[in-house]
Amino acid sequence: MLKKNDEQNDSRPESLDFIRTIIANDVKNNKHDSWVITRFPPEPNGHLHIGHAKAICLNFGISLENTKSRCHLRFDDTNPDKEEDKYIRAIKEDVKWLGFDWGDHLYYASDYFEKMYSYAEELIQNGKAYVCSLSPDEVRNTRGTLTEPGIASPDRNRPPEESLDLFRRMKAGEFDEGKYTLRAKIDMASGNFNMRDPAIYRIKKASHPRTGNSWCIYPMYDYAHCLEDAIEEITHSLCTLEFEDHRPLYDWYLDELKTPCHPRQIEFARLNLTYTVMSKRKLLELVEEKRVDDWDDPRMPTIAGLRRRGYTPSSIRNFCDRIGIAKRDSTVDVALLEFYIRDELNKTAPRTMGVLKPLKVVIENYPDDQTEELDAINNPEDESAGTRKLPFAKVLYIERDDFMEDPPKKFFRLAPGREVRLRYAYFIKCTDVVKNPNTDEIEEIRCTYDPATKGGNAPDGRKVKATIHWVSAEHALNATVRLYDRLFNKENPLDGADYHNNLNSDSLQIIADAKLEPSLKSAKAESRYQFERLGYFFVDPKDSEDGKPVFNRIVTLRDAWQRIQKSGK
RNA sequence: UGGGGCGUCGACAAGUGGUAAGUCACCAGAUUUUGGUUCUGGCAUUCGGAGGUUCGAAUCCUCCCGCCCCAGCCA
Repeated sequence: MLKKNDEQNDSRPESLDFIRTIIANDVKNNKHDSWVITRFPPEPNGHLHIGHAKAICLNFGISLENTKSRCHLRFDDTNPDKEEDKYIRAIKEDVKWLGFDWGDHLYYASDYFEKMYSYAEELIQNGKAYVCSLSPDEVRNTRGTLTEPGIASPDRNRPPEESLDLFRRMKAGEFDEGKYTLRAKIDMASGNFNMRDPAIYRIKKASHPRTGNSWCIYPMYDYAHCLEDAIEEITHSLCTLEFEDHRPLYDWYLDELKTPCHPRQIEFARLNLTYTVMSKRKLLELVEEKRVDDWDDPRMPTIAGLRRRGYTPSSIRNFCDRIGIAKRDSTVDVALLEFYIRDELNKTAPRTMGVLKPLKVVIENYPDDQTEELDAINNPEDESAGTRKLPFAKVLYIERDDFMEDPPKKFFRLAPGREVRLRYAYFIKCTDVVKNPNTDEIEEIRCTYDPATKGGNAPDGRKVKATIHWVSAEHALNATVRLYDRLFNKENPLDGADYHNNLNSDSLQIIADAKLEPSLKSAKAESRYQFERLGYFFVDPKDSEDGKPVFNRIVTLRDAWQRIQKSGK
């Protein structure tokens, strides 16, 4: 859990973003007695994603950076049609996993229903709200257009006593859904639609996850949210850009109701990521249409998905710090997220060897029954990680991509007649290629080794252009490795008629029989390893069993060879 | 054709009248028992465009252009 004054912000730029600048000024000027109280207010109707992580890091981050401060976790549960308890549990888990702590400040909008109700009566009594009998269709038809003002509801001038009576009967459950609404009396001619007598309460005969059946009227977002903020004495209410033109209404309610506290709403741009969709609706579709396994599928941009992919909380926090906070619509390159997980895992992940696409190698001049234990470094970036033993024998597996029968100019790896180093082992030279006579497919290659190069150095000083990874065939651990790639193959998946057309059909490749070094047999769930030269892998917590780890590829290593190939050799 | 925002390198993003930070990506080179890491160098004479003010403008003014959001009894 992150604490105040933790040095967690090494990734944050020196200069303050515009929101932190406003807050710093407020603190300096003693506004709110120099308190800074923020909140993260999710609606429990879906899972959190990386975009929410940006908001979480902002709100909780600001709280951590200030002295008289706190950040609330508040569930904005004002629409029982869509909300479920399972989402509440998942959201709490995700926020906690990201490293943030709301302490005692866990709240629910539904806890304020009673207060909100009395505030509504106050509005009616002051002639600022009325019960309207228009149907949803009629409301839509009288709202006006971009250029024309709306038409006043016939009930707009209903006397307060009458509205009050109707409102109480709405609450008592006397009317069907849709029969009446409570509306604010503001300005049907406003250029801002939010001010054209917006609904405050609607009748909804739904059971609420927390209040059960005690209410059959529920407050609308604009009315509820500003009151939630005010009741909790939030000082800075941070939200995304699309709420910018709701701000006048936010302020209107708080002004009319003379609440003890009037938080300042500040809007910032939401996060978009390349090769990713972020809307709750589309994410839900991917799950329901079985395009992915579930909300926590490692290809999903959900917090649960990233967690299961193997991303660390700190890598996500560093990413969120780095992308900044501004008002410009933007799409961040997913490569930046990948950079932060590589950056962290390079320093912390133990190195191992594993062969994903095995090619059998027989060392012809190596004794048939001999096995050796060779020393390997666990992490060249961290000496304290120590070393381990690797079994070596006559028959090995190497990566198919590390051998070419007829290599192009810049291919440095194994080829007929060529010598390479087997990492931490010996120099080997390819002497022969054995092919399947029917398919012409390479079945195995034959090599000789130089016993004098044990450990990987030639006493005569001769050099080799490549070092490749390998696993002893008889000692290898057979394991399932899942290779995850971007879910979409288009930078903007929404480009085109249907985003489904942009789904990457190769976003998951399951390798059922990868050959891994034997030490990996005891890999613990949720641990992370580098498979040298291939990438970083995470031991899946759901599908792994004792002695049978299942690995998820978090991200590949940067690959210069691939770049050479792509650039056309 | 109303209202609210936003336009600085391929992507983020500083900069708030004194002569374009940083990060990712990319390119080149060095080091390297991971074509990884690390290191070095390169990468906006220019800030959506055009005028204007000024000794001086990304920053101020004017006009224009482009993009995003809003007509749920969703949040």
